[in-house]
Amino acid sequence: MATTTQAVTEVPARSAEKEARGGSSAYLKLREAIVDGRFQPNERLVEADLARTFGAGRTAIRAALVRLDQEGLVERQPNRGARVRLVSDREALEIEEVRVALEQMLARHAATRITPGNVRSLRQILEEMTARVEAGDPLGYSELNSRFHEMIWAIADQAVASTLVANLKSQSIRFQYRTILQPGRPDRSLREHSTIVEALASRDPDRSEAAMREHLSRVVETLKQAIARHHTR
Amino acid sequence: MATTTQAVTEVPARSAEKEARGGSSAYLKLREAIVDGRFQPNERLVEADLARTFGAGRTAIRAALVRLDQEGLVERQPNRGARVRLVSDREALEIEEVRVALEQMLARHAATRITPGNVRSLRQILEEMTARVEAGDPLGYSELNSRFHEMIWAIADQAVASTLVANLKSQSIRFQYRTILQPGRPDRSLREHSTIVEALASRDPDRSEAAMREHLSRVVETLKQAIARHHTR
DNA sequence: GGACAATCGATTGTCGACAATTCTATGCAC
DNA sequence: GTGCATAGAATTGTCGACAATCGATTGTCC
Repeated sequence: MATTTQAVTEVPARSAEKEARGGSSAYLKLREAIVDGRFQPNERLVEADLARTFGAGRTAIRAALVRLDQEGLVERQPNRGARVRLVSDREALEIEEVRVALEQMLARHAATRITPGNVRSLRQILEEMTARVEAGDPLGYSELNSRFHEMIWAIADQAVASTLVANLKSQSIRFQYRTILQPGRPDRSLREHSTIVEALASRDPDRSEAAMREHLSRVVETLKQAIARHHTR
Repeated sequence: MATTTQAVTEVPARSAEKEARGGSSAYLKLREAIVDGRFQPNERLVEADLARTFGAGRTAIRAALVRLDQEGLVERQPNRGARVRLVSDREALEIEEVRVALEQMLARHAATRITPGNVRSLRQILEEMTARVEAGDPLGYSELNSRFHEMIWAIADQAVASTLVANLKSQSIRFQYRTILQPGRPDRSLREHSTIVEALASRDPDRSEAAMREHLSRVVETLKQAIARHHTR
C-alpha cells in the first residue's frame, strides 16, 4: 500500500479507519514524513511551510502537530514552534526496555490463545526469514521481523498493549536498523525467533514469556553495544 | 492546589512544566474535569459549551480535545464531535494488565538503583498506609498507594515507562476504587506492599520484579471479580 | 572591541466568520 | 401508526486576519 522507501507497514496511532481515504489528512502525511526520516533530526517545523508543502491549511497542520507532540514524534514549545523530536540514545534504550516488558506480556497472552493455524503462519514467516538471512537481505528480514511480532500481538488480542508497542516502535524506528546489522546477529536472531514459536506452540505462558524476554533482552544488549561503539568512534 | 473531591495528584501527560501557572490552559482544566468524573460517561462534549464553561476560546478547546483524544480520554469522530471515552470492563482489564507489565519492569530497575534513603521513605509510606487501614480510611489509603508506586517509578528512573503508566492510570481511574473496597483486600494489599519494599531493599531485581508482579496480579484478579460481581447483579 | 538596549522580521496563538456536515423534527404518503 | 423525504437547527471544520511573542540584527555606549 504505502510506497515508502523503508519496509515499514506502520499502524498509524489509533485511527487507521478514521481517515480512510488514501493517505490524505495532514496528520498522516506529516507522520509518514517524520517516521521515514524525511526531516533532519531537530529540524524546525514551521507551520506555514508545512501547510504549503502538504497542500493543507495551517489549521490542519496545527492539529497534526498537537497530535504528534502528544505522540512523542514532535516537540512543541509555546510560542516557539515545533521541532522533530530527537530521541537520545538513552531514550531509545528506555523505549526498547518498555517494548521488552510489553512484548513479554503479549507473548504470555498469545500462548493461551494460539491456534494451530496461527502456529503454521508463524512457522511460515520463520521460513521466509531464514531465506532472507541466507540471501543476505537485512531489510527484507527486518520487514518480516515486524510481521512476526505483529502477528503475535494479534494472537494475544490485547488492544491496549498492542497500540502502545506499535506507537513505541515508530519512535525508535531510526535506531532499529542498527541492531540487525551487527555481525553474527542474524543467525542468533533467527534461533531466538524459532524458540519463541516452539514455546508458543506448546501453549506454555511461562515458556513463551521467557523466550520473548530472552530474545528482546538480547536486542537491547546489542543496541547498547551499537550505541557504545557509535559513541566512541 | 486542586480542589477536587478525589484525592488524586495526577501527572498531567508529559508537560507539567509547559503550562506552569495555576491550572490554566483549557487542556488541563478539561483533563481534570474528565478524570474527576465531572462528566457522564459517553457524554457529548460540545466545543462551544466547553469554551463558555471554561472561559476559553473554541480554538483552545479544540486543541485540548485533539490532545485528549490522542491520550485516550476522549473520542473524536470527524464532523460528529467528541465524547468522553467510555472504557469498557474489558479495556479496564487490559489497561491493568499493561500496568502489571510496566510496573514489574520498573520494580526491576528500581532494585538496581535504590538507596538507603529511598528505602526509608518507602518504609515511612508503608507505616502511614498501615495507619490508614487501621483507621478504616480507604480513600487516604488509595492516595498513599499512589504515592508508593510513584516513588518506585522515580527510583527506577525510566522516564518513558513512567510516563506511560501515569497516563494509563488516568484512564482507568474510575475503576480503581472498586478493588480496594473488596472485603479483606486492605490487609492483603498491605502485606504485598511490605514484601515489595523488602525485595527492593535487598537490591535483588528478580525478587523485586516477582513481588511487584505478585501484588499487581492480585489487583487484576480482584478487579476481575469485582467486574464479574458488578455484571451479574 | 564587547556588553547591552532598541528595532524589525518571522512565526505562533487566537479570534470571528463562514462553509460543510450531521442531527432533529416536521410533513406527507400509504 | 410507520416509513421516508425534506427543511431547519445545531455543531464541527476551515479559512483569513490580526495580536502576541520570540530571535536576530542593528545600533549605541563605555
